[in-house]
Amino acid sequence: MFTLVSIFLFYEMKAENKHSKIISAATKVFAKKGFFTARISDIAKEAKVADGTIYLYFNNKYDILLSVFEEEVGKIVDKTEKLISKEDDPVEMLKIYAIQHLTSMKKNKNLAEVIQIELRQTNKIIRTYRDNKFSEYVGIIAKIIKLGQQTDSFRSDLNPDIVKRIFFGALDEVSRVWNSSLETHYSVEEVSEQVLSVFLTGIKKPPANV
Amino acid sequence: MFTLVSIFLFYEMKAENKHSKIISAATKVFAKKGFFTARISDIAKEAKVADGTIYLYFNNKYDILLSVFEEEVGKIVDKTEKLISKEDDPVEMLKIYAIQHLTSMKKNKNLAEVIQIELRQTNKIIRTYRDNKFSEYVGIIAKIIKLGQQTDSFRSDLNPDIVKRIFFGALDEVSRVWNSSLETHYSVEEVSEQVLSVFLTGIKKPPANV
Amino acid sequence: MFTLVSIFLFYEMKAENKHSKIISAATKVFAKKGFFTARISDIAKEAKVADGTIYLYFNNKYDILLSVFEEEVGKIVDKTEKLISKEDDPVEMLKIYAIQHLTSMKKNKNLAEVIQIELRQTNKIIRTYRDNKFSEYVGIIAKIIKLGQQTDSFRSDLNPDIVKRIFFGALDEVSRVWNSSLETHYSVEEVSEQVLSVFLTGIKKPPANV
Amino acid sequence: MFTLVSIFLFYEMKAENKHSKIISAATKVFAKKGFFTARISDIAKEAKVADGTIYLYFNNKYDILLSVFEEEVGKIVDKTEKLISKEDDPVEMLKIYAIQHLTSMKKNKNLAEVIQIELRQTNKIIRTYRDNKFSEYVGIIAKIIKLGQQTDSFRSDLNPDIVKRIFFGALDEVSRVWNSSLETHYSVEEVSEQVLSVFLTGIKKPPANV
DNA sequence: CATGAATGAGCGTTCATTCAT
DNA sequence: TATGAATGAACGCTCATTCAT
Repeated sequence: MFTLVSIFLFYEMKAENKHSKIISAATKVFAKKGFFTARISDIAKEAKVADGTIYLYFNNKYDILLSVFEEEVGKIVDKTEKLISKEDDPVEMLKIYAIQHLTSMKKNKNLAEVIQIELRQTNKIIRTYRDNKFSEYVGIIAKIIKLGQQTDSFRSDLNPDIVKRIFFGALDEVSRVWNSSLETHYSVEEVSEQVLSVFLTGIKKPPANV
Repeated sequence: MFTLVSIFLFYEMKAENKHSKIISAATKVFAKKGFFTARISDIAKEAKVADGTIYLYFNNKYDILLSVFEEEVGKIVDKTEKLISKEDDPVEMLKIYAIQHLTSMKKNKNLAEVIQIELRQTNKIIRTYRDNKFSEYVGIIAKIIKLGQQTDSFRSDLNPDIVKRIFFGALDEVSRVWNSSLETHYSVEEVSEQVLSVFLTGIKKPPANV
Repeated sequence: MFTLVSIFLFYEMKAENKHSKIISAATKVFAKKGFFTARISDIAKEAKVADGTIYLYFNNKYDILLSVFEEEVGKIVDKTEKLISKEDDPVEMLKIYAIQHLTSMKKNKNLAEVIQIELRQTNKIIRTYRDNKFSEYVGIIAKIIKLGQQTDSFRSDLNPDIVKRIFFGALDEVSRVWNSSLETHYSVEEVSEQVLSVFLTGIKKPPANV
Repeated sequence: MFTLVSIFLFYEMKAENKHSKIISAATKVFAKKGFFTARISDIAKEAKVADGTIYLYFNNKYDILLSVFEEEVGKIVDKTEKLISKEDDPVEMLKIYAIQHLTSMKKNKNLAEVIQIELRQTNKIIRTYRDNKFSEYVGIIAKIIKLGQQTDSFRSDLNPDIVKRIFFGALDEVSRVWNSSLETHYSVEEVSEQVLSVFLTGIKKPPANV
């Protein structure tokens, strides 16, 4: 029985490993070459499997992209939500969001590219902010904004759905500094400090004039 | 001689027209289908020329993309710089930039898509903020920020190169509301008001405490 | 020893069963999808065995086809020869052949399709009327014709090798009425009656004029 | 104007030629290797065009098969109908049909194979006796039978739809003698004489007994 | 300059077959 | 024996690019 369980786990692991191997190979390759320029054989080679093996785990090339997305962005969403759930202050939450985002993007440049580049193209479906991990991810910002408005921390004249875009757009564009080969000398702290400084000043409720 | 010149001019005009026709056809097609999914024959059909004719004006498919970019973004740069040059106040300049950008993006959704989507993919060369019209366009923001810092309007603790990304990123992401089919009910005024309100509050020099 | 024999028989039986199961699964699948369109995995699924198992019983896909043929046609040959051996009259023999053929084809449409379709394609080897069960099957007709000529029942100016084709071709084409979805309202009796009526009238020795 | 017409004709011819070249190359290749085993590149090579060129004239591989069919069978239909229209006697008509069919099949063995083999497989649509040139071709027989019944030449107890199959099946199977490499020593006259002798004797109205 | 038929390299995907378990 | 995950050769089809007219 132990043996059976072991065998089961062993096979599970193998399959899990192969699926993961393809996902991360694809993330790498997509980031490097872009979705259309990337070849299935590139991914296969990177994952050290045969071309055909990929089709045991994914329906087609586009399905790989979607999977990379849901999987990788899912991880970030989970991580972010976990970190934020420990906080009460919406201001702190946004700080966490920003730092966590920029850290992830700097650390995992492959993913960063995939998010930044592929996110906006390939298929309109992915781009619409609905029914996917990405919309969930950006939606976290809107939730924080609303919370801040309820607790009187943030200006109530702001539309959370527009503000979420302002914040995410700023973060996203700013994170590009690490992908443009020329301006690599910024630190996460420096960049997030600037974004948060501008943004929080911009949305915080001004102290009531006496 | 007159005749020759006339013929020359005639052909020049025709050529000029055809070049333009292809550019705008390409803008439309790239926006609609994306660079890789777009076919040369699509562009040719849209421009009402033969496939082969395109190669009399452009070296290859990618060259068309670059030209679309330089040309179309060039127009925006010119327009923006012209508008801004009439102003003294950096705050007003940023307002003009934002309104002008969002208006352009809402009006010319084709271009908006090309900028937003293709900008970030296809080729790293185009993406780097250097030596192209696009970097010039974003660079305008940095110049305004610097000016505002010199005239003591804007906080001096902010890095113009990061702030330009914060502002542009916010504008860019926000402008996407018109491309995502679901949230079309925002006006340019509404959106630009929100962005400017948050951003300007965030970067303006706070009034000195007495 | 008993045990060993038992085990042997047990496996033999199992193997026998599996072999048969694959054969009939293949017959079904080939008939439904055609040889080239049929996939090994279809046959495996139909036979409820693993893909790899098939290769324990057959060398390759084509080998399965050949086996299906020899096996299934073999059964018909045996049945037909058994029925005919009880008769003396060549006219009756042909009647039996026709009814037996059309009945088989109507009953086992899978096999009918395989015979009609695959028979004529795939590989020239199978198609040639030699060294296989099928040629044996058609050959029965020639034998009956020759017998009829010897017993003065059939016209002696006819070439048995051509006549066998005339009869089999007629039967084969006529049996297609049950596979073309539109004309399903014919009975075996009706059809065989027509074929036999035309054919027998055509080959029987005319009564000598006084 | 002459020039324009000439140019038009010239191009027409070229296109016509290329289309025809592909059709006859395909006929040859399909006959030799069968539909599934035939490669597009085989056809291209045989037609001395590039692979891609084929797709300027046909939608896909299967479309080539259909075209070969409709085109080649269409020719036979036209030829047969033309020959038959000169006759009054249904008996003569059937003789013409048989001789014309067997002659065509012997002459154009490629087409013969395509008709005999591909006809019965690939796609059920083609196989059904409806809405295509082939059904038209076989339908000619039924028409002749009906005519013969009306003019009291043929037995009225026979179903023309079954009889057409009897006759066509006989012809088709008999024509295979030229494709099976072993029995090439039969002549068209010999074979058609046998088929017609059996068949006509079988369907003709017997002389009334005085 | 303009055309569009022709080219052919290149890629996504399938599936018969193998082999480690 | 039996399994089914893995393999990788093979092919239909696309489309950027060329070039004869």
